Amino acid sequence: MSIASVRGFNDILPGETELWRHIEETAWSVFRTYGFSEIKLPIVEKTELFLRSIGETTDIVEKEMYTFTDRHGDSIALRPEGTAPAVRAYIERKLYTAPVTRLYYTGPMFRYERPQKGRYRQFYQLGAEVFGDESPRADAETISMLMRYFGKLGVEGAALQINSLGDRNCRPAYKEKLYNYLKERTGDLCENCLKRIDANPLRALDCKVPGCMEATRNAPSILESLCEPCEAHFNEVRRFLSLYGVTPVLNPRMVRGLDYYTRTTFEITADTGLGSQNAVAAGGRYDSLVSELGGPDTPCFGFAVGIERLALIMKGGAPRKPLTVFIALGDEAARKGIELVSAWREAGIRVVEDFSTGALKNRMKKADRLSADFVVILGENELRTGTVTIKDMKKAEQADVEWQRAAVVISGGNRG
RNA sequence: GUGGACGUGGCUCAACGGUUAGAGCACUGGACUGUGACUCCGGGGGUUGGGGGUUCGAAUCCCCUCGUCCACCCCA
Repeated sequence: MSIASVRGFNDILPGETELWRHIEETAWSVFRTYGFSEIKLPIVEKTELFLRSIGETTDIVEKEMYTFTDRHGDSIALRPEGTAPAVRAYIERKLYTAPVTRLYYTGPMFRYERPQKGRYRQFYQLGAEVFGDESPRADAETISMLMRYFGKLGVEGAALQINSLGDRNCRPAYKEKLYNYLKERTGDLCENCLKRIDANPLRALDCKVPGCMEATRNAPSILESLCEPCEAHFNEVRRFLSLYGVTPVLNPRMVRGLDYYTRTTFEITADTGLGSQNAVAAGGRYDSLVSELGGPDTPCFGFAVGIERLALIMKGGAPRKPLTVFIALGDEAARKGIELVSAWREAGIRVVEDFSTGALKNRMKKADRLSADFVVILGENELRTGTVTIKDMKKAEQADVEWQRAAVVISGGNRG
């Protein structure tokens, strides 16, 4: 058998890339109006970066990272997510000399998981991070930016859930409370939850095993255990979200799989098209991460969007510029064609010339299969009169058009 | 990592263990050397995912392996 791609590593083919490009360009055009600048980050980082940011007991670090030793003996890893590298760059390149830094990035991430629809070992995220802004308005504005972006893409059925995980003042106390609560019910918990009860009891909250759901039904809620500043922050986030016209669903059981989150966390899920891998975007606040990684005290907020998943739930495709197929009949027409086609391309028009010489019928057929919007024919008759025949393939109408006017027609300028 | 379903021309799918594995769509040539989608006629295309086994005989049954999908897990 011929060599196949590695499991979970896909080619994004023509026909899909148009939509991908549209997704990324729309993100860029929306995010930049909020003051974001693009940053290009490496795909490989020192393994330690992820251990210290994502957390050593998370699933991502424990069983999903592509980690290996390079020729020098250093342990390096393919990045499983984008926030940690962004934070590393922020600190290393001293981007904190600006009062607020807003970064946008896109690219592949890697996790060794069992592939499924919407879940691949190499997958693409686009993300944005706001550095140095502690205001709840930053949370609300960034979330609303994301919702606006989804709206612009025509995404339907996307639901926003938010929660607050507290901070280093109130979360330890809550953890303790929850730990004690769970300890009294160890008989009802699944094996998995028993294992994580010590390392991260919060994870038991979103376990889907019936016994665990039952056991945690009346568990203490994080939202009732927030310290005053955290509670105030969360209330402000919600107040400003509503001013932006965004109405989230409160989900006090939503726990993120990365350790660095503090206070606000959120998740956007799709109701169709994704099966159980239905999280399209997620993010939150991480006020301690920059300092924990050796940078100055810097409150941050960010999110990431899964591009494959977004592409799967997008109803409309990418907007498409008209395509023209140019057919020259005879040598003289071909020579004139070079001039005409060059000029059209100069004007930004998409033109493909059919270089074959068979029956016009077959050449028309070929143009049709290329989904041409227009076919332009230049033959002896047209050469004599200084025109081209332009056929509108969708309307099945054609007309003789003077050379200078042809560009207007095939650029779609006068289509109804 | 666990459990399950499924892998047959480019695509969607047929074929009870029994001739040379078929059909539709697609492709290609012609009817029709200046007009696509419709029609008619012809043509090419398969190591039945891969490997091993059972059998006189395997697409079909068994084992292994690879892959896709679904659920769990987890997450974007």
